Amino acid sequence: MIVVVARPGARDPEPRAVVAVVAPEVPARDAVLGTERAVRWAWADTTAWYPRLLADGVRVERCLDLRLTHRLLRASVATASSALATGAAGAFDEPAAAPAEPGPAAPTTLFEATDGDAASDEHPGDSSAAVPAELARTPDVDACLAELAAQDAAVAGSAIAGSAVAGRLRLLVAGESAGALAAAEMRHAGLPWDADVHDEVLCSRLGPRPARGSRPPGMERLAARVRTELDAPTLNPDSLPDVLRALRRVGLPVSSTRQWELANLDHPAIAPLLEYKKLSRLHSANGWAWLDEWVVDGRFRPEYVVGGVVTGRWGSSGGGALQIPRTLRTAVRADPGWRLVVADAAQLEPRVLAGMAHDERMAAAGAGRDLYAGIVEAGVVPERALAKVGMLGALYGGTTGASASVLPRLLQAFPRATGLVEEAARAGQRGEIVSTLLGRSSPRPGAAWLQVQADALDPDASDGAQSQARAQTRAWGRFTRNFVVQGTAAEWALCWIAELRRRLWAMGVDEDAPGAVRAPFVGRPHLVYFLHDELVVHCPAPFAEAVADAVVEAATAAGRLLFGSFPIEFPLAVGVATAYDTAKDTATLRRDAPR
DNA sequence: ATGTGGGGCGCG
DNA sequence: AAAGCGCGCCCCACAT
Repeated sequence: MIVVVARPGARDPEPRAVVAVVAPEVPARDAVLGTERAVRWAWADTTAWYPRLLADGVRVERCLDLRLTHRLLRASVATASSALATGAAGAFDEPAAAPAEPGPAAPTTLFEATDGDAASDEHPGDSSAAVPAELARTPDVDACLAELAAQDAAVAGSAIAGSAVAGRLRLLVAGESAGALAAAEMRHAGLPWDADVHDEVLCSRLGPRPARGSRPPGMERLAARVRTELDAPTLNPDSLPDVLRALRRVGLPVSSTRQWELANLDHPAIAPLLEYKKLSRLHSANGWAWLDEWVVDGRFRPEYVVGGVVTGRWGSSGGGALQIPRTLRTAVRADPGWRLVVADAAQLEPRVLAGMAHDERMAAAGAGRDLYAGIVEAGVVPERALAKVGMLGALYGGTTGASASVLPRLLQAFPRATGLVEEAARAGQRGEIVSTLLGRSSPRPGAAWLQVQADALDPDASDGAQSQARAQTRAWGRFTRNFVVQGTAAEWALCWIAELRRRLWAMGVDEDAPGAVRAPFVGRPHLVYFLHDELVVHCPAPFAEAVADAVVEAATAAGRLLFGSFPIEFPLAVGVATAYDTAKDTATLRRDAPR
C-alpha cells in the first residue's frame, strides 16, 4: 500500500508525520498529492506502484522504496546493532514481485475512481477484487508504517556524536529510492529506437534477413570458408568442441576459442572464424529477433534492476539493456524535433577514489583536465595509456603486466588513494566487511569460502588445499578492493541522476514539441538511458543546451553531496545530436566553472 | 523435453 | 603458480 509522508521542512527538526494513507482504490486526485515536492511517498516497492501512476500520467517527485532501503540498512555495518538489522527476516526481505508490463494497456485499479466518480469512493470493495498480482503481495499500510519507523530508528541510532554516518545513510536511502523512480520512468518513456536504422546495420553486415532459424547469408559464407580452410566439411562453427577439434587437427595448439587466443594464430581459417564469431554475436544477441521482441512503437523498454548488483550498481533484465553494442547505438534516434543529450563521466572511479581518500594530489591531477593526462603532467608516469592501465590495476587488484609495473609509482605518488584500496583488499582477505562512503556494506564471504580457509589451517592440509585457500583469499581481497570504489561511484551516479531528474522536470514544457513521448513527459526533457557512468536525455530541441548545462551542474552537485568541499571535480563528456553514436563522437569535456 | 553450467563476449 | 572488478544473455553440451 502507499503511505504518503510529509518530509520535515529545511528548518524543521520535527520527525516526519503521516499525512495520508492511500489504498488501491484511492482517487487519482488524492494520489497526485505525491507529485508535490513537500511530499515523500513511502511504499514497499516502486516497481509495484509507480508504473501504474506513470501509466496514468502521474509523476512522483520523491519516495522511499522501503524494500530497497530495508536491504541496505539490514546489511550495513553502520546499522548492524539496530532492531531492524538484528530482527528476524520478514516481508521486506522477500524479493519484490515482478513488475507490471509498461504502458497504458493494463487497467489501473488505482485510478478507476479518477473521473469524479464519487460513487466508487463509497464502494471501495468494488475495486479491491481487481487488485493486480504485483500489488496484492506487497506489504500493507501498517507493515509499511512499522517498517518506516524501524528504518528511521536504525538510521538515527547509527549516529555517533559528531559523526556524518546518519547523514550519509539518509543520502544513500534517498538516492537509492530516487534511482527507483528514475528507473521506472525510463522504462515508461523508453529509449527511442529506430528499427529501420537497426535493420540497415544488420543487413549491411549479415545480409538480408533469413528465415527464422537459419543463418544469415553473411554468416553462412564465413562458415563455408572456415570449413574449407580447416578441411572439415561438417564443422558447426557454433560448437566449441567441434571448432577446437578442427583447429587441433590442422596443428594449432589451442586451449580455448577465445578471441585473444585465436588472434595470435597464423592460419587462413582464423580470420573468417573470428569474423564469424563477431557476426554470430550480433545476430544472436541483437539481431532481428531482438528487434522484434524488444522494440515496440519505436521504443526499447528494458527493466532496470535498481541495486541489482552487490556494489549498488544497477542491473537489467531483458533485452541486455546494459550491453547495447556500440555498433548499434546509431539506431538510438531522437524523435523529430527532439535531441539526445549524451553525457559520460570522465574517469569516474579514480576520481571517486581520490575524493574518498582525500588524496589532494590525485584530485589536483584531475582538476580541469583528463585525470590520466594530469598524472602524466605530474611526472608520475610517461604516458596516458600507462596511467590508465596502472590506475585500473590499482582499482581491480591487477598483479601482472604493465599495470603491475606502474603500480609502485602510483603508490608513491598517491599514497592516500592507493592506501585506501590496499586497506580494503586486506580487510577482504581477512574475511571482513567493507563499506562504501555512504554506508553500503559488502557481503560476507560464503560458507564455502570459510570452509576452504578452515581446511587450509589444518596441519595435515595438502599443498593444493593451501594454495586454493590463498588464491581464494586474494580473490576476495580483489572483490572488496573494487567494492568500495565501484560502490561509491554507483552512489555518485545515483546522486547525479537524482539531481538531474529534478532539474529536468523544473525546466517545464515545450508546448510545441511534436512526437510520440508519453505523459507525463510530453514536451519535457526526460531521462531515457543510464549506464553506470553515462546517461542519455531525450529533449525537445530548444531545450538541448539547457539540458547539457543541467547535466553538468548535476554532476557537480553530486560531487558536493558525497565529498562536501573537498576539491575533486567531475567533468563530463557531453554531446548533443539526433543519434546516440554521433552525440558521443562530437562530445566535449565540460565542467562547472571552478569556484 | 526441460533444467543447469560453462564458455564466450557484449557493456561499464 | 597464478593470472584485474562487476554484470546479462546467447549457445552448446550434458544431466535428468
